[in-house]
Amino acid sequence: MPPGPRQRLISAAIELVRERGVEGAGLTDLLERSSSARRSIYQHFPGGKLELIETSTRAAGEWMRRAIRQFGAAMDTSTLLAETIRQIAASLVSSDYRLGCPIAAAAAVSADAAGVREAAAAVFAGWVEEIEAMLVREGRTQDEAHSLAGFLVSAVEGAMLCARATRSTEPLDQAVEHLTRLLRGRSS
Amino acid sequence: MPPGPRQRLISAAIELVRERGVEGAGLTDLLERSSSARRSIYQHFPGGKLELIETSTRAAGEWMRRAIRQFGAAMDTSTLLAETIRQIAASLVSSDYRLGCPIAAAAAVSADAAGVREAAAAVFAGWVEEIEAMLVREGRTQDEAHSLAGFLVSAVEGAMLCARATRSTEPLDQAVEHLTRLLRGRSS
DNA sequence: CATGAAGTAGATCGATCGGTCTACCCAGCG
DNA sequence: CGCTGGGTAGACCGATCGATCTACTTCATG
Repeated sequence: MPPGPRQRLISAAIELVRERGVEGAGLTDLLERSSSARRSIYQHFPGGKLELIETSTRAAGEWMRRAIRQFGAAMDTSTLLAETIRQIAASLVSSDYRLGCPIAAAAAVSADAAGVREAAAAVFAGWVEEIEAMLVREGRTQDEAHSLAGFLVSAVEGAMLCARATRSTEPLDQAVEHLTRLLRGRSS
Repeated sequence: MPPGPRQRLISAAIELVRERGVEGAGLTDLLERSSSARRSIYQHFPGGKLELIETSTRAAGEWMRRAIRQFGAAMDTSTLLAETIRQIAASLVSSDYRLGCPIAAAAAVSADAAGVREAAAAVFAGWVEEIEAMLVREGRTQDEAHSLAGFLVSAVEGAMLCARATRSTEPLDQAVEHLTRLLRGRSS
């Protein structure tokens, strides 16, 4: 059974925000891409565009968190990191560097869209939680794991940003190189 | 002598882009903040808003590059890094997390504003060049220095992004912690 | 069949967008 | 003096923004 308008709107919103950011994502394009009626937005998201984007941000974040958990059960953190970055690089290249991270775009929103920014913050916190648990399972202390997990998330986000700007996977390659070294060298 | 309209426009554009991103920076606010006439934009930047923002991006990047060079002459890379992040944290806190990195905002622009994205890419490349030279001066090989410098830039950008999203300096603190460790441990 | 909720299609709203235009002020200079 | 060009002030343009509204269709349920 095909996805209803609500799901189509969320998917289109994620893609559009990845391409053009929150402010740049217009309703007209959104409706065209999702093949939805204008009214469907306000039927499912009474708060309008910002509520849709907030929901989309949390949905995209939750999807990623599940992926971290799923693959994290089958490999160690440094392998998961390398694999994740490899996927990111592939998606950047295959989209000709048009698609960035939807959470990063939501995080960069202006102050008057507090809900969207808070959604991004919650997603980041969830990712950190997930990776932190992996690191603890691998024998690290709670504090060590928390700090390292937070750094991994922000470093990967930064590498994505720079990769998109320079239209090159080099920042991502550098990130996997140095973060792997950081993960392997258990000095602390 | 007071700065002319051109300089006022550039300063206001940098600030506005830091707050609301490229798409979110409206000309009306820009003119009000810079106390300029609407016509002055097109007098100095015939290409309009995007040319102004492109110029502003390069100006902000050049200012930062000069700061890196200047302070880089007086301290080693890890000290410069810690000092830079400390400044970033201070500016985030003092602006109540409203002001992000203008280059990051320019980097996140949609594909049809290629000039702005290219300006951001050029700025990043300039920063990497500067830090790379520092690292070479400290005895690292060219390849090592290049990769490490690129990673430093993207990691700091990512930490800024996450710090702004979570309204906390924690990501910045984590970045200085782990990047310092990476810089001090000369294993390679 | 009747009812009502969900979805579609599209006109329309006021506000704002970036951009263009005219008119005026004023300092520098012949 | 008059001329010129940067600067200012503000009206104005078409286009687009997010949002609201009506009218029609679809369809499951009573």
